[in-house]
Amino acid sequence: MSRKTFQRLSLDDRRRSLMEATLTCVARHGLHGATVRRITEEAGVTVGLVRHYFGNKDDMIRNAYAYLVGQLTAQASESAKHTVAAPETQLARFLRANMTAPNMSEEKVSLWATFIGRVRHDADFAEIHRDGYREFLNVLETLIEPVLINHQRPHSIAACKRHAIALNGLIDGLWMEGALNSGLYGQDILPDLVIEASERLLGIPSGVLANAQPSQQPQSEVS
Amino acid sequence: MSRKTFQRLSLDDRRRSLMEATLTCVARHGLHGATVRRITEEAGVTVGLVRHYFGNKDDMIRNAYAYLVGQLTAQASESAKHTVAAPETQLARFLRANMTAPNMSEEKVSLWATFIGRVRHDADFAEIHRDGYREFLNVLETLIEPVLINHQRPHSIAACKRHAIALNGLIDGLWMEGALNSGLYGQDILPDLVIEASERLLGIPSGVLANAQPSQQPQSEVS
DNA sequence: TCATTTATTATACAATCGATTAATTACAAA
DNA sequence: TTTGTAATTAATCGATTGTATAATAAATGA
Repeated sequence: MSRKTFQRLSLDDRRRSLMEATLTCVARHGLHGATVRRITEEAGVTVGLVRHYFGNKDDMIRNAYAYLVGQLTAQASESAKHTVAAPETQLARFLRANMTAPNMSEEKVSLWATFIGRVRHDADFAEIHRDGYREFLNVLETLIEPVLINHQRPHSIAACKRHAIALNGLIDGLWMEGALNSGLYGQDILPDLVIEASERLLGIPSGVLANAQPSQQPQSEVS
Repeated sequence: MSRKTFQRLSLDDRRRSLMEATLTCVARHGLHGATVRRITEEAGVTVGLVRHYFGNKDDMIRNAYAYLVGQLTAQASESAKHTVAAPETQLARFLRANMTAPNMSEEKVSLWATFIGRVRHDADFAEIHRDGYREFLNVLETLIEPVLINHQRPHSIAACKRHAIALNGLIDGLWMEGALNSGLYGQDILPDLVIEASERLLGIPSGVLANAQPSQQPQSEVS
């Protein structure tokens, strides 16, 4: 008899709510199980709003993917910028962050992988992926360069880029397999493992990253 | 008026035909676009055979995933075993194989990623993934150990396993990002890059893998 | 050559999909 | 309080989904 009571949200709030519901459903049921009805139910609204805010389902999913990549790269950038620690500490913190929660979560990896499958056939997905990848590489290069300089390693732009590509591959691969946690080893070994591996990849002395101060002082009194 | 003429295949042939058609459709249209009708049309049969050979669609997809992982690990194992080259050559060949076609293909990466998204919620998918991952790690450990021994590096079981995890992460990450080819760099730089990075990760002298003989003789007359 | 088996086709079915439209109602402005 | 706007609901549409069943024909052995 009575209609559902509802609240009128601002355009940004409602769109974000729908995108987050979309990600939740994709993570929970996969792309083929993320139906308009399930997504809108998750968001607490009715199906008509999809058309109203995104035109159609595909566009809503595209926007949700961009939203996800934005989150992933944002937390990557954030942990890199506007910190005043030593370069070694910054890089070490960045590496550890990618090997621990909340960055390394089964849900995020599942989402990321699920969407990757569409990059081939959808130009919008490809662009979103490329932008996120570029951003991640840039952050890595920025973090790597001063560390290389500090330890008298070659640090040309080309060298930094090459190191960033390798390091990104290492992080991506471990991030994925680690989050899926096949049970072949404990996830807790990954932070130290990626730190040690990065030291070797960059050719800097062992312990430079592992012993970097996790707190704020830029390596005072290292007797 | 007339029915479609058909050929009766053996159980294995028909099942394989349907699994390959499934992979083709998933790669081409994604999981949600790989419908029973499209798959069976791709295989040149009618929809009824899905029930006859797999019971239902989900079981057919599960089998197709296992078939894919089997292919991926088989070509990895194959390039490692029953070769008589030097350990350095074997490892280098394995690394290069994973950074070049046909192993590194956009289609395989897309398929792999698409299915990864289901590992979380489907125990069968999780098991298939875990088995493939374990096999890949085993192959890597087998390849790494003699190389470490040859160059007087620590080569305990634990050390080999640790190296295998790191190397596998590096390979996985570069395999994925490389195959997707975002255009930020050429795919052709990856074979040399992964070789060089692996030398550093293993702590063996530069050039040991890069200059390993790609042909069959096990390093005769080295200067 | 004929009978038997079963792989395969053809068709139908209920359920669910995304999209669309018109009727409501929450909210801000007047 | 009243009015106007548009965000939201509710209901419906045709298309497509996966599954089930019966009819058919290809292969096999006697």
